[in-house]
Amino acid sequence: MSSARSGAAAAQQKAKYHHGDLREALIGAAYQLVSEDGAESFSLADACRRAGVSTAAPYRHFKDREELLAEVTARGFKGLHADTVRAVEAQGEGSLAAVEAMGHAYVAFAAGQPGLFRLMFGQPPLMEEFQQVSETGGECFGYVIEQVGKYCAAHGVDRDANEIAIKLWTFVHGAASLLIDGKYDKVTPGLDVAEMITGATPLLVGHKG
Amino acid sequence: MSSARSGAAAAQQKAKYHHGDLREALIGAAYQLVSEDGAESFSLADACRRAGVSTAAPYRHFKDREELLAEVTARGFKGLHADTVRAVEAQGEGSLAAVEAMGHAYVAFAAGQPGLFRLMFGQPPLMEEFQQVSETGGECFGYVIEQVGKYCAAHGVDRDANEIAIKLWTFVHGAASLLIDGKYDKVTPGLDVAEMITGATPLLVGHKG
DNA sequence: AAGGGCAAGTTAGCCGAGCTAACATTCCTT
DNA sequence: AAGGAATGTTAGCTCGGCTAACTTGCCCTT
Repeated sequence: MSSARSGAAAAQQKAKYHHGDLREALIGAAYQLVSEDGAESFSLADACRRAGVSTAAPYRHFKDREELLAEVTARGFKGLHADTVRAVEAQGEGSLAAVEAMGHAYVAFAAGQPGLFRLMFGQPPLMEEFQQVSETGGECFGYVIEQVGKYCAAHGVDRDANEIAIKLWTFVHGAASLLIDGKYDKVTPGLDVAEMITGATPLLVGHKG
Repeated sequence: MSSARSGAAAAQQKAKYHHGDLREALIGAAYQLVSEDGAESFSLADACRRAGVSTAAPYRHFKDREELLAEVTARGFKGLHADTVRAVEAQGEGSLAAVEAMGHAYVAFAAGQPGLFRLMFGQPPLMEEFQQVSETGGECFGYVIEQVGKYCAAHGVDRDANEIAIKLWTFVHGAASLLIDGKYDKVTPGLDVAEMITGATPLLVGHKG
Protein backbone atom coordinates (compact mmCIF):
# COMPACT_ATOMS: atom_id res chain seq x y z
CA MET A 1 0.00 0.00 0.00
CA SER A 2 1.82 3.08 -1.18
CA SER A 3 0.68 6.26 0.49
CA ALA A 4 -0.51 7.81 -2.74
CA ARG A 5 -3.57 5.62 -3.20
CA SER A 6 -4.82 4.72 0.22
CA GLY A 7 -8.56 4.79 0.70
CA ALA A 8 -11.10 4.94 -2.08
CA ALA A 9 -9.90 8.32 -3.22
CA ALA A 10 -8.24 6.95 -6.32
CA ALA A 11 -10.87 8.64 -8.46
CA GLN A 12 -8.82 11.67 -9.38
CA GLN A 13 -5.87 9.58 -10.45
CA LYS A 14 -5.92 9.78 -14.21
CA ALA A 15 -4.86 7.32 -16.83
CA LYS A 16 -4.36 4.58 -14.33
CA TYR A 17 -4.75 1.19 -15.86
CA HIS A 18 -6.17 -0.15 -12.67
CA HIS A 19 -9.12 1.67 -11.32
CA GLY A 20 -8.48 1.38 -7.63
CA ASP A 21 -11.89 0.37 -6.43
CA LEU A 22 -14.01 -0.44 -9.40
CA ARG A 23 -16.30 -2.72 -7.49
CA GLU A 24 -17.46 0.04 -5.19
CA ALA A 25 -17.58 2.54 -8.02
CA LEU A 26 -19.89 0.29 -10.00
CA ILE A 27 -22.15 -0.36 -7.07
CA GLY A 28 -22.34 3.35 -6.41
CA ALA A 29 -23.14 4.17 -10.02
CA ALA A 30 -25.72 1.42 -10.21
CA TYR A 31 -27.30 2.55 -6.96
CA GLN A 32 -27.73 6.05 -8.29
CA LEU A 33 -29.00 5.01 -11.70
CA VAL A 34 -31.44 2.48 -10.28
CA SER A 35 -32.75 4.80 -7.60
CA GLU A 36 -33.78 7.30 -10.18
CA ASP A 37 -34.66 5.47 -13.32
CA GLY A 38 -35.37 1.98 -12.12
CA ALA A 39 -33.69 -1.32 -12.71
CA GLU A 40 -35.47 -2.00 -16.00
CA SER A 41 -33.71 0.71 -17.87
CA PHE A 42 -30.45 0.27 -16.03
CA SER A 43 -27.63 -0.90 -18.22
CA LEU A 44 -24.29 -2.21 -17.14
CA ALA A 45 -22.77 -0.24 -19.98
CA ASP A 46 -24.10 2.96 -18.44
CA ALA A 47 -22.47 2.20 -15.15
CA CYS A 48 -19.22 1.48 -16.96
CA ARG A 49 -19.29 4.84 -18.67
CA ARG A 50 -19.78 6.54 -15.35
CA ALA A 51 -16.89 4.66 -13.86
CA GLY A 52 -14.76 5.31 -16.92
CA VAL A 53 -14.00 1.71 -17.75
CA SER A 54 -14.76 -0.64 -20.61
CA THR A 55 -17.92 -2.71 -20.68
CA ALA A 56 -16.03 -5.89 -19.98
CA ALA A 57 -14.49 -4.65 -16.75
CA PRO A 58 -17.46 -5.40 -14.45
CA TYR A 59 -17.07 -9.10 -15.05
CA ARG A 60 -13.91 -9.13 -12.97
CA HIS A 61 -16.08 -8.22 -9.97
CA PHE A 62 -19.55 -9.56 -10.69
CA LYS A 63 -20.79 -12.70 -12.34
CA ASP A 64 -23.34 -10.74 -14.31
CA ARG A 65 -25.68 -7.78 -14.25
CA GLU A 66 -27.94 -9.55 -11.78
CA GLU A 67 -25.23 -9.97 -9.23
CA LEU A 68 -24.46 -6.27 -9.26
CA LEU A 69 -28.14 -5.48 -8.85
CA ALA A 70 -28.35 -7.94 -5.98
CA GLU A 71 -25.67 -5.99 -4.16
CA VAL A 72 -27.57 -2.76 -4.80
CA THR A 73 -30.73 -4.39 -3.49
CA ALA A 74 -29.02 -5.52 -0.32
CA ARG A 75 -27.76 -1.99 0.29
CA GLY A 76 -31.27 -0.74 -0.28
CA PHE A 77 -32.53 -2.97 2.51
CA LYS A 78 -29.77 -1.80 4.78
CA GLY A 79 -30.76 1.78 4.08
CA LEU A 80 -34.42 1.10 4.74
CA HIS A 81 -33.52 -0.68 7.96
CA ALA A 82 -31.43 2.27 9.10
CA ASP A 83 -34.20 4.74 8.27
CA THR A 84 -36.66 2.64 10.23
CA VAL A 85 -34.46 2.48 13.29
CA ARG A 86 -33.92 6.22 13.18
CA ALA A 87 -37.66 6.83 12.91
CA VAL A 88 -38.42 4.64 15.90
CA GLU A 89 -35.74 6.12 18.07
CA ALA A 90 -37.00 9.62 17.37
CA GLN A 91 -40.38 8.68 18.82
CA GLY A 92 -39.37 6.30 21.57
CA GLU A 93 -39.78 2.53 21.46
CA GLY A 94 -43.14 1.10 22.38
CA SER A 95 -45.21 4.15 21.50
CA LEU A 96 -47.96 4.26 18.91
CA ALA A 97 -46.09 7.18 17.38
CA ALA A 98 -43.09 4.90 16.83
CA VAL A 99 -45.23 2.40 14.96
CA GLU A 100 -46.65 5.15 12.78
CA ALA A 101 -43.18 6.53 12.21
CA MET A 102 -42.05 3.20 10.80
CA GLY A 103 -44.82 3.46 8.25
CA HIS A 104 -43.88 6.99 7.33
CA ALA A 105 -40.24 6.02 6.97
CA TYR A 106 -41.19 3.18 4.65
CA VAL A 107 -43.24 5.41 2.40
CA ALA A 108 -40.62 8.13 2.44
CA PHE A 109 -37.98 5.64 1.41
CA ALA A 110 -40.09 4.47 -1.51
CA ALA A 111 -40.93 8.00 -2.57
CA GLY A 112 -37.30 9.06 -2.37
CA GLN A 113 -35.91 6.21 -4.42
CA PRO A 114 -38.77 4.61 -6.31
CA GLY A 115 -36.60 2.67 -8.70
CA LEU A 116 -34.66 1.12 -5.87
CA PHE A 117 -37.84 0.32 -3.97
CA ARG A 118 -39.24 -1.52 -6.98
CA LEU A 119 -36.02 -3.44 -7.34
CA MET A 120 -36.21 -4.47 -3.70
CA PHE A 121 -39.81 -5.61 -3.84
CA GLY A 122 -40.45 -6.66 -7.39
CA GLN A 123 -39.39 -9.71 -9.35
CA PRO A 124 -38.54 -11.79 -6.31
CA PRO A 125 -37.45 -15.08 -7.79
CA LEU A 126 -34.61 -13.24 -9.48
CA MET A 127 -33.26 -11.59 -6.40
CA GLU A 128 -34.05 -13.88 -3.53
CA GLU A 129 -31.48 -16.36 -4.66
CA PHE A 130 -28.77 -14.04 -3.53
CA GLN A 131 -28.06 -14.63 0.09
CA GLN A 132 -27.22 -11.09 1.00
CA VAL A 133 -30.61 -9.93 -0.23
CA SER A 134 -32.54 -12.46 1.81
CA GLU A 135 -30.52 -11.64 4.88
CA THR A 136 -30.80 -7.89 4.79
CA GLY A 137 -34.47 -8.07 3.87
CA GLY A 138 -35.20 -10.44 6.71
CA GLU A 139 -33.45 -8.26 9.26
CA CYS A 140 -35.43 -5.34 8.03
CA PHE A 141 -38.79 -6.92 8.72
CA GLY A 142 -37.62 -8.62 11.89
CA TYR A 143 -37.08 -5.22 13.41
CA VAL A 144 -40.64 -4.19 12.59
CA ILE A 145 -42.08 -7.23 14.29
CA GLU A 146 -39.91 -6.54 17.30
CA GLN A 147 -41.15 -2.98 17.58
CA VAL A 148 -44.79 -3.92 17.17
CA GLY A 149 -44.26 -6.47 19.93
CA LYS A 150 -42.96 -3.76 22.21
CA TYR A 151 -45.94 -1.61 21.45
CA CYS A 152 -48.33 -4.45 22.22
CA ALA A 153 -46.61 -5.25 25.47
CA ALA A 154 -46.69 -1.63 26.55
CA HIS A 155 -50.34 -1.09 25.69
CA GLY A 156 -51.96 -4.32 26.73
CA VAL A 157 -52.84 -5.39 23.22
CA ASP A 158 -53.20 -9.14 23.45
CA ARG A 159 -53.26 -9.91 19.74
CA ASP A 160 -50.38 -11.62 18.01
CA ALA A 161 -47.66 -9.07 17.30
CA ASN A 162 -46.60 -10.90 14.18
CA GLU A 163 -50.09 -10.79 12.78
CA ILE A 164 -50.42 -7.10 13.49
CA ALA A 165 -47.05 -6.35 12.02
CA ILE A 166 -47.99 -8.11 8.81
CA LYS A 167 -51.20 -6.13 8.49
CA LEU A 168 -49.33 -2.89 9.02
CA TRP A 169 -46.67 -3.87 6.55
CA THR A 170 -49.31 -4.82 4.02
CA PHE A 171 -51.04 -1.50 4.32
CA VAL A 172 -47.92 0.57 4.25
CA HIS A 173 -46.46 -1.38 1.36
CA GLY A 174 -49.64 -0.86 -0.61
CA ALA A 175 -49.49 2.85 0.11
CA ALA A 176 -45.87 3.10 -0.98
CA SER A 177 -46.48 1.14 -4.16
CA LEU A 178 -49.57 3.01 -5.25
CA LEU A 179 -47.91 6.30 -4.43
CA ILE A 180 -44.77 5.81 -6.47
CA ASP A 181 -46.66 4.24 -9.33
CA GLY A 182 -48.83 7.34 -9.52
CA LYS A 183 -52.07 5.46 -9.07
CA TYR A 184 -53.44 7.69 -6.35
CA ASP A 185 -53.12 10.70 -8.60
CA LYS A 186 -55.55 9.24 -11.09
CA VAL A 187 -58.18 8.80 -8.42
CA THR A 188 -57.65 11.30 -5.62
CA PRO A 189 -55.14 13.89 -6.71
CA GLY A 190 -54.67 15.69 -3.41
CA LEU A 191 -54.30 12.62 -1.21
CA ASP A 192 -52.05 13.00 1.82
CA VAL A 193 -50.55 9.56 2.15
CA ALA A 194 -48.82 10.29 5.46
CA GLU A 195 -52.10 11.33 6.99
CA MET A 196 -53.80 8.23 5.66
CA ILE A 197 -51.22 6.05 7.35
CA THR A 198 -51.57 7.92 10.60
CA GLY A 199 -55.29 7.35 10.32
CA ALA A 200 -55.13 3.67 9.51
CA THR A 201 -52.43 2.57 11.94
CA PRO A 202 -54.57 2.69 15.10
CA LEU A 203 -57.32 0.75 13.37
CA LEU A 204 -54.94 -2.02 12.34
CA VAL A 205 -53.15 -2.38 15.65
CA GLY A 206 -56.42 -2.35 17.54
CA HIS A 207 -55.42 0.70 19.52
CA LYS A 208 -57.78 1.57 22.33
CA GLY A 209 -57.65 5.28 22.35
CA MET B 1 -64.87 -11.54 -46.61
CA SER B 2 -64.68 -14.91 -48.27
CA SER B 3 -66.31 -17.68 -46.29
CA ALA B 4 -63.12 -19.67 -45.94
CA ARG B 5 -61.43 -17.35 -43.47
CA SER B 6 -64.13 -15.77 -41.38
CA GLY B 7 -63.38 -15.40 -37.68
CA ALA B 8 -59.97 -15.64 -36.08
CA ALA B 9 -59.63 -19.28 -37.05
CA ALA B 10 -57.07 -18.53 -39.71
CA ALA B 11 -54.41 -20.23 -37.61
CA GLN B 12 -54.50 -23.58 -39.38
CA GLN B 13 -54.22 -21.98 -42.78
CA LYS B 14 -50.67 -22.68 -43.80
CA ALA B 15 -48.28 -20.81 -46.00
CA LYS B 16 -50.51 -17.79 -46.20
CA TYR B 17 -48.57 -14.64 -46.79
CA HIS B 18 -51.06 -12.64 -44.81
CA HIS B 19 -51.73 -13.84 -41.34
CA GLY B 20 -55.39 -13.05 -41.04
CA ASP B 21 -55.45 -11.34 -37.71
CA LEU B 22 -51.93 -10.73 -36.61
CA ARG B 23 -52.84 -7.86 -34.33
CA GLU B 24 -55.04 -10.05 -32.16
CA ALA B 25 -52.61 -12.94 -32.37
CA LEU B 26 -49.80 -10.76 -31.08
CA ILE B 27 -51.89 -9.34 -28.27
CA GLY B 28 -52.90 -12.85 -27.30
CA ALA B 29 -49.35 -14.13 -27.33
CA ALA B 30 -48.12 -11.12 -25.40
CA TYR B 31 -50.91 -11.50 -22.87
CA GLN B 32 -49.94 -15.09 -22.21
CA LEU B 33 -46.22 -14.46 -22.07
CA VAL B 34 -46.58 -11.44 -19.82
CA SER B 35 -49.06 -13.10 -17.48
CA GLU B 36 -46.63 -15.85 -16.74
CA ASP B 37 -43.15 -14.46 -17.03
CA GLY B 38 -43.67 -10.74 -16.64
CA ALA B 39 -43.18 -7.83 -18.95
CA GLU B 40 -39.47 -7.45 -18.22
CA SER B 41 -38.50 -10.65 -19.90
CA PHE B 42 -41.11 -10.34 -22.60
CA SER B 43 -39.67 -9.92 -26.05
CA LEU B 44 -41.47 -8.89 -29.16
CA ALA B 45 -39.42 -11.48 -31.01
CA ASP B 46 -40.89 -14.20 -28.80
CA ALA B 47 -44.40 -13.13 -29.64
CA CYS B 48 -43.49 -13.13 -33.31
CA ARG B 49 -42.25 -16.69 -33.12
CA ARG B 50 -45.50 -17.75 -31.50
CA ALA B 51 -47.50 -16.04 -34.18
CA GLY B 52 -45.25 -17.46 -36.87
CA VAL B 53 -44.25 -14.17 -38.42
CA SER B 54 -41.03 -12.25 -38.86
CA THR B 55 -39.82 -9.83 -36.21
CA ALA B 56 -40.64 -6.84 -38.36
CA ALA B 57 -44.30 -7.72 -38.78
CA PRO B 58 -45.57 -6.23 -35.49
CA TYR B 59 -44.65 -2.77 -36.65
CA ARG B 60 -47.53 -2.82 -39.11
CA HIS B 61 -49.88 -2.94 -36.13
CA PHE B 62 -48.06 -1.27 -33.23
CA LYS B 63 -45.76 1.68 -33.04
CA ASP B 64 -43.40 -0.21 -30.80
CA ARG B 65 -43.16 -2.80 -28.05
CA GLU B 66 -44.67 -0.38 -25.56
CA GLU B 67 -47.81 0.11 -27.54
CA LEU B 68 -48.45 -3.62 -27.65
CA LEU B 69 -47.90 -3.85 -23.92
CA ALA B 70 -50.28 -0.94 -23.40
CA GLU B 71 -52.99 -2.90 -25.15
CA VAL B 72 -52.24 -5.92 -22.97
CA THR B 73 -52.40 -3.70 -19.90
CA ALA B 74 -55.77 -2.30 -20.89
CA ARG B 75 -57.13 -5.80 -21.33
CA GLY B 76 -55.76 -6.67 -17.94
CA PHE B 77 -57.78 -3.88 -16.38
CA LYS B 78 -60.88 -5.01 -18.23
CA GLY B 79 -60.36 -8.50 -16.87
CA LEU B 80 -59.88 -7.26 -13.33
CA HIS B 81 -62.97 -5.12 -13.65
CA ALA B 82 -65.01 -8.08 -14.84
CA ASP B 83 -63.73 -10.27 -12.02
CA THR B 84 -64.64 -7.58 -9.51
CA VAL B 85 -68.16 -7.20 -10.83
CA ARG B 86 -68.66 -10.95 -10.73
CA ALA B 87 -67.43 -11.12 -7.16
CA VAL B 88 -69.78 -8.38 -6.03
CA GLU B 89 -72.80 -9.82 -7.75
CA ALA B 90 -72.19 -13.19 -6.17
CA GLN B 91 -72.49 -11.61 -2.73
CA GLY B 92 -75.11 -8.95 -3.38
CA GLU B 93 -74.42 -5.24 -3.63
CA GLY B 94 -74.17 -3.26 -0.44
CA SER B 95 -73.12 -6.13 1.81
CA LEU B 96 -69.89 -6.32 3.76
CA ALA B 97 -69.33 -9.65 2.06
CA ALA B 98 -69.37 -7.89 -1.29
CA VAL B 99 -66.69 -5.48 -0.17
CA GLU B 100 -64.56 -8.35 1.07
CA ALA B 101 -65.16 -10.24 -2.14
CA MET B 102 -63.72 -7.35 -4.14
CA GLY B 103 -60.55 -7.68 -2.14
CA HIS B 104 -60.37 -11.39 -2.68
CA ALA B 105 -60.94 -10.97 -6.39
CA TYR B 106 -58.12 -8.45 -6.56
CA VAL B 107 -55.67 -10.74 -4.84
CA ALA B 108 -56.79 -13.73 -6.86
CA PHE B 109 -56.24 -11.79 -10.05
CA ALA B 110 -52.73 -10.86 -9.00
CA ALA B 111 -51.92 -14.39 -7.89
CA GLY B 112 -53.27 -15.86 -11.11
CA GLN B 113 -51.36 -13.57 -13.44
CA PRO B 114 -48.56 -11.95 -11.49
CA GLY B 115 -46.66 -10.72 -14.50
CA LEU B 116 -49.70 -8.98 -15.86
CA PHE B 117 -50.51 -7.49 -12.48
CA ARG B 118 -47.04 -6.01 -12.24
CA LEU B 119 -47.36 -4.60 -15.70
CA MET B 120 -50.66 -2.96 -14.76
CA PHE B 121 -49.38 -1.41 -11.56
CA GLY B 122 -45.68 -0.89 -12.04
CA GLN B 123 -43.73 1.62 -14.06
CA PRO B 124 -46.60 4.06 -14.44
CA PRO B 125 -45.07 6.86 -16.44
CA LEU B 126 -44.53 4.41 -19.25
CA MET B 127 -48.05 3.16 -19.45
CA GLU B 128 -50.26 5.98 -18.30
CA GLU B 129 -49.61 7.89 -21.47
CA PHE B 130 -51.73 5.46 -23.36
CA GLN B 131 -55.29 6.54 -23.20
CA GLN B 132 -56.84 3.12 -23.17
CA VAL B 133 -54.85 2.22 -20.08
CA SER B 134 -55.93 5.28 -18.15
CA GLU B 135 -59.52 4.73 -19.11
CA THR B 136 -59.83 1.06 -18.26
CA GLY B 137 -57.88 1.57 -15.05
CA GLY B 138 -60.10 4.44 -14.00
CA GLU B 139 -63.29 2.51 -14.64
CA CYS B 140 -61.91 -0.30 -12.59
CA PHE B 141 -61.42 1.78 -9.49
CA GLY B 142 -64.56 3.82 -10.05
CA TYR B 143 -66.58 0.67 -9.60
CA VAL B 144 -64.92 -0.02 -6.26
CA ILE B 145 -65.76 3.43 -4.95
CA GLU B 146 -69.32 2.96 -6.11
CA GLN B 147 -69.66 -0.31 -4.25
CA VAL B 148 -68.13 1.00 -1.07
CA GLY B 149 -70.57 3.89 -1.29
CA LYS B 150 -73.46 1.43 -1.46
CA TYR B 151 -72.14 -0.41 1.54
CA CYS B 152 -71.85 2.80 3.52
CA ALA B 153 -75.35 3.90 2.62
CA ALA B 154 -76.80 0.54 3.58
CA HIS B 155 -75.00 0.32 6.91
CA GLY B 156 -75.15 3.85 8.20
CA VAL B 157 -71.40 4.43 7.92
CA ASP B 158 -71.08 8.19 7.72
CA ARG B 159 -67.44 8.35 6.66
CA ASP B 160 -66.40 9.36 3.20
CA ALA B 161 -66.78 6.42 0.82
CA ASN B 162 -63.90 7.57 -1.30
CA GLU B 163 -61.59 7.66 1.68
CA ILE B 164 -62.64 4.22 2.79
CA ALA B 165 -62.28 2.81 -0.68
CA ILE B 166 -58.75 4.13 -0.92
CA LYS B 167 -57.78 2.56 2.37
CA LEU B 168 -59.22 -0.75 1.28
CA TRP B 169 -57.50 -0.54 -2.06
CA THR B 170 -54.23 0.30 -0.36
CA PHE B 171 -54.43 -2.69 1.92
CA VAL B 172 -55.50 -5.13 -0.71
CA HIS B 173 -52.93 -3.87 -3.19
CA GLY B 174 -50.23 -4.30 -0.59
CA ALA B 175 -51.40 -7.83 0.07
CA ALA B 176 -51.43 -8.71 -3.61
CA SER B 177 -47.98 -7.24 -4.18
CA LEU B 178 -46.32 -8.87 -1.22
CA LEU B 179 -47.97 -12.16 -2.04
CA ILE B 180 -46.86 -12.40 -5.65
CA ASP B 181 -43.41 -11.11 -4.85
CA GLY B 182 -43.01 -13.90 -2.32
CA LYS B 183 -42.28 -11.58 0.57
CA TYR B 184 -44.76 -13.15 2.95
CA ASP B 185 -43.09 -16.51 2.56
CA LYS B 186 -39.86 -15.19 3.98
CA VAL B 187 -41.60 -14.01 7.10
CA THR B 188 -44.73 -16.04 7.73
CA PRO B 189 -44.71 -19.08 5.49
CA GLY B 190 -48.20 -20.33 6.20
CA LEU B 191 -50.01 -17.01 5.91
CA ASP B 192 -53.59 -17.18 4.63
CA VAL B 193 -53.91 -13.94 2.72
CA ALA B 194 -57.62 -14.31 2.07
CA GLU B 195 -58.29 -14.66 5.75
CA MET B 196 -56.15 -11.65 6.51
CA ILE B 197 -58.22 -9.55 4.15
CA THR B 198 -61.44 -10.81 5.64
CA GLY B 199 -60.06 -9.83 9.01
CA ALA B 200 -58.88 -6.38 8.03
CA THR B 201 -61.80 -5.24 5.91
CA PRO B 202 -64.21 -4.57 8.78
CA LEU B 203 -61.54 -2.59 10.63
CA LEU B 204 -60.90 -0.36 7.63
CA VAL B 205 -64.51 0.30 6.73
CA GLY B 206 -65.39 0.99 10.36
CA HIS B 207 -67.92 -1.80 10.43
CA LYS B 208 -70.03 -1.87 13.54
CA GLY B 209 -70.58 -5.51 14.04
C1' DA C 1 16.42 -5.76 -7.32
C1' DA C 2 14.66 -9.04 -10.76
C1' DG C 3 11.28 -11.38 -12.32
C1' DG C 4 7.13 -14.16 -12.34
C1' DG C 5 2.32 -14.75 -11.20
C1' DC C 6 -2.05 -12.96 -10.55
C1' DA C 7 -5.51 -9.43 -10.42
C1' DA C 8 -7.78 -6.41 -13.07
C1' DG C 9 -7.94 -3.89 -16.90
C1' DT C 10 -8.37 -3.88 -22.46
C1' DT C 11 -10.11 -4.94 -27.39
C1' DA C 12 -12.68 -7.82 -30.44
C1' DG C 13 -16.48 -10.23 -31.30
C1' DC C 14 -20.82 -13.13 -30.68
C1' DC C 15 -25.73 -13.15 -29.91
C1' DG C 16 -30.28 -11.54 -29.29
C1' DA C 17 -33.65 -7.76 -29.24
C1' DG C 18 -35.77 -3.35 -30.95
C1' DC C 19 -36.47 -0.92 -34.79
C1' DT C 20 -36.28 0.97 -39.81
C1' DA C 21 -35.91 0.88 -44.83
C1' DA C 22 -36.72 -1.17 -48.95
C1' DC C 23 -38.88 -4.76 -51.25
C1' DA C 24 -42.78 -8.36 -52.06
C1' DT C 25 -47.28 -10.14 -52.00
C1' DT C 26 -52.03 -10.12 -51.44
C1' DC C 27 -56.45 -7.75 -50.81
C1' DC C 28 -59.84 -4.74 -52.28
C1' DT C 29 -61.85 -1.28 -54.76
C1' DT C 30 -62.92 0.72 -58.97
C1' DA D 1 -58.12 -6.10 -64.88
C1' DA D 2 -55.36 -2.77 -62.73
C1' DG D 3 -53.40 -0.45 -59.30
C1' DG D 4 -53.03 1.34 -54.68
C1' DA D 5 -53.24 0.25 -49.76
C1' DA D 6 -52.35 -3.26 -46.32
C1' DT D 7 -49.53 -6.27 -44.55
C1' DG D 8 -46.14 -9.32 -44.98
C1' DT D 9 -40.66 -10.21 -45.92
C1' DT D 10 -35.41 -9.65 -45.82
C1' DA D 11 -31.46 -7.04 -44.68
C1' DG D 12 -29.25 -4.32 -41.73
C1' DC D 13 -28.44 -0.84 -38.06
C1' DT D 14 -27.66 0.01 -32.98
C1' DC D 15 -27.19 -1.29 -28.38
C1' DG D 16 -26.63 -4.16 -24.39
C1' DG D 17 -25.01 -8.56 -22.08
C1' DC D 18 -21.45 -11.53 -22.04
C1' DT D 19 -17.00 -14.24 -23.27
C1' DA D 20 -12.29 -15.07 -24.99
C1' DA D 21 -7.86 -13.72 -25.53
C1' DC D 22 -4.62 -10.36 -24.74
C1' DT D 23 -2.15 -6.62 -21.76
C1' DT D 24 -0.74 -4.07 -17.88
C1' DG D 25 0.92 -3.28 -13.60
C1' DC D 26 0.93 -4.59 -8.56
C1' DC D 27 3.00 -7.48 -5.32
C1' DC D 28 5.47 -11.20 -3.55
C1' DT D 29 9.06 -14.31 -3.56
C1' DT D 30 13.67 -15.28 -4.12
